Amino acid sequence: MKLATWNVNSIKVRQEAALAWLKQAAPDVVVLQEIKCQDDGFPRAPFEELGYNCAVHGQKTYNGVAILSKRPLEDVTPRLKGNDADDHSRYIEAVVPGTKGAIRVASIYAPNGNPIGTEKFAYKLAWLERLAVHARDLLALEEPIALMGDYNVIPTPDDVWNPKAWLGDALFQPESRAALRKLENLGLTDAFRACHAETHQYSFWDYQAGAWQKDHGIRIDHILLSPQAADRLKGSGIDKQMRAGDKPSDHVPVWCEVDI
DNA sequence: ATGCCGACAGGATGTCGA
Repeated sequence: MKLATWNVNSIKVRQEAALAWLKQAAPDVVVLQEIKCQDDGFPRAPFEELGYNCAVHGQKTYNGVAILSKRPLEDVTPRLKGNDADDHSRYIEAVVPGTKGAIRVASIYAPNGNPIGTEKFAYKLAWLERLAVHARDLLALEEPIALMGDYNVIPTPDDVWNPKAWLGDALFQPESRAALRKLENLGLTDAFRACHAETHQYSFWDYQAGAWQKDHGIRIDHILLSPQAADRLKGSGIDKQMRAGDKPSDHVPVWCEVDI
């Protein structure tokens, strides 16, 4: 089963690029972030015509996540538990049956958190802690699980073009990196890193300052697998060429193949 | 240098992203 994650930065603007990519890459499941539309504004029809079921947890203007799957979507659960007052649409989870069992997948859009030292940064850390609490509960099920999305965290200095340029940024703060590391220490595996030893492989390039042309990128979109999913990991990659297409998102798809 | 670019809402330009 091929799984993928992609922060599309508006599904309305990215609709044609997304459809073209789905035809070419043909993932069984893709989780989307920053769809930037409400549930009833998601352009379901063209994706359903390609054979994808759609589970959408949208929001006007900001955020918004979705799961598209060629297989049935079961037990669809929007929202991340732990704070009922949090009205940002940043999490949706579902179970996808495969040919050798099922896998639980989540679309994650963690907060940016900039600038540091503000409520936004505190919200980011609190959100990632809520995710850790939920992940611990999920891991206790001892099932194949893939927590995929835009974590807005650069894991290590090897995942950024120039670490010094990001020292004051919320994405590269020690507390942010520790929050991601905590998830990994719970037993989750970074699928891309598990498959690739080479450093400086990125999933995001800013629109500004010619970042793409200069390869000034960062790796912040991650697929975290439970042990039962990591045992079945067959490969992973980053569809970097999507950043060079027409009207690109600033993020590109990250994928993995699991034998499920 | 806190802008460079892009999306959004709304109807000018401020907010947000990373």
